[in-house]
Amino acid sequence: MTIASPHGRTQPRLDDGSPVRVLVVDAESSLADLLSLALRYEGWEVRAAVGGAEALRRAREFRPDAVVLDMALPDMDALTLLGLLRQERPGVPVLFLTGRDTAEDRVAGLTAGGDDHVAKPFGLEDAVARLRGLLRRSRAAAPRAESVLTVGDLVLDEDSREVSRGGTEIHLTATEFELLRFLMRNPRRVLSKPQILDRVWSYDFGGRANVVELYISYLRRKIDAGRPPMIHTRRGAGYLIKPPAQAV
Amino acid sequence: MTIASPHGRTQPRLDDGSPVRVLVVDAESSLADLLSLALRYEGWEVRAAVGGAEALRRAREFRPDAVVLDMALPDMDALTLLGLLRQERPGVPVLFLTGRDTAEDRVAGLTAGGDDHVAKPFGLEDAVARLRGLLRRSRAAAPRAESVLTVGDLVLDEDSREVSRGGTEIHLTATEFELLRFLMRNPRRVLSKPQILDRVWSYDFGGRANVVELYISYLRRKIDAGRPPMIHTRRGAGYLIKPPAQAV
DNA sequence: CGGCACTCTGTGAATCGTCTGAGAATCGGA
DNA sequence: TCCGATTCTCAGACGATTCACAGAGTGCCG
Repeated sequence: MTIASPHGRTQPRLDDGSPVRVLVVDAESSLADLLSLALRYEGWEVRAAVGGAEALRRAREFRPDAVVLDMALPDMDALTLLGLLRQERPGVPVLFLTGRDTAEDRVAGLTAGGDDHVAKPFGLEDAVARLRGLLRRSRAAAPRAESVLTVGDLVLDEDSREVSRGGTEIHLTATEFELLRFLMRNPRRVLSKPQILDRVWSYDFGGRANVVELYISYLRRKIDAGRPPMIHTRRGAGYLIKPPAQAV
Repeated sequence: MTIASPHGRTQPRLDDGSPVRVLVVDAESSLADLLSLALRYEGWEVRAAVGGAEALRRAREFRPDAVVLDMALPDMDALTLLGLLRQERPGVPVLFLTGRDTAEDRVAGLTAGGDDHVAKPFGLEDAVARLRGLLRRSRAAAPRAESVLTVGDLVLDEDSREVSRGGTEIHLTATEFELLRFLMRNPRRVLSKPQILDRVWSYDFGGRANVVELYISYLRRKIDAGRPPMIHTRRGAGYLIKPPAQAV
């Protein structure tokens, strides 16, 4: 089951109606805070823990439905912690954060089918989407949760990463995809450039806000080309996506 | 009978509709946990036991439909335990886990009766598939259970390990087969390289994600060669398999 | 109607991700 | 033990993607 949250998104719920609980375990508290904030905004209940010892303590009392776990913890081997967490909460899906230099690929370990990985530095939209995907597939979450976003005749499938408008396939690059997903998850709502930058680009992106304009331009070429436009500029405010004209 | 599970896979069920129960008996709890998790993700009900004494206790109260049994237990000879388990639950299929040094002939006798075994270190995809196979063949499970995966005109038989496209037989190596099976069990879903590594390669594989690219390349040569491609790259995200174009 | 701020988009360079050939190491069967 | 099959590493090539920069375009305000 999913219900509408105050701000018009859909809020994740368990079968029994309680909100989904997520435990964020990180090495740096700044990253944990950043993620926690984003997840809380999604309507999830969040606890953050810095280091393994605190994580275990929190897991016991908080009983999370999912865990975000940094592979590089200060006080404990992440895989050890994973084992202990799994003992505490068997079956919880885990989203692993892997450092850029930390043997990027050497992720294989005691992780099983249901888990996922995100490499640092990541974009919040990407990380949050992956966590949504994890919960969607785990039986703890709503069984009928959809992986398809639709606005007008524009369709985006998060699982296959395919986008089409009016039945025509559209190829998008990774960044274009994330941007469009963010827009489509917030239809008819103006999103400011800083907001978009924070959400779609990695937290350590140092570039100018002009990239957003650039990528909006790319998207328009691919999505609106010769059709009633769905991506609109609100001068001085930001961008929004909505179905064209009559189709309300 | 198999019914659709939340995430679009098929979930194993007994004739009476109750989920399949599996008892995992291992020497190390970390391995037991890993396997349990993977099996739970497949939709099975799982209990883990470390050592023979605990295994017997659990078997009595849990009444498993299948058992995963490590040959090297700390407190009891595995064969003794096997006898006791069989007394408790006659006819229950058993998947043996054997260490790399276990004598080949010792296993041969055991698996004669319809049981199976995997050698450590194993890939999860392989181990889980073997357990599925055992249950499929045991009378406890549904008689009509299918062992054939189909995507478009591509057909993979899990029992005979035969693969064909458009009726033409295709020879695959063991690793190629596991990779293709994983893709075909998740059609139209993008699978990331770390996800594939976790699932297809052994848990102690220390290599780089480049092997995935390599084996995708092998598979394409054998499966897509000169035909409408079914294996697709999602740059920066992963790979997915789907039927070509119109054939939905 | 002028001017300013904001937005759009072409160009091009640097970087990144993926593919693939070559060959070493290992496995397994005769 | 030998030989072919298989697995895996390494490195080069190539195309795709990302992004900065700059000039053109556009709307808004006085």
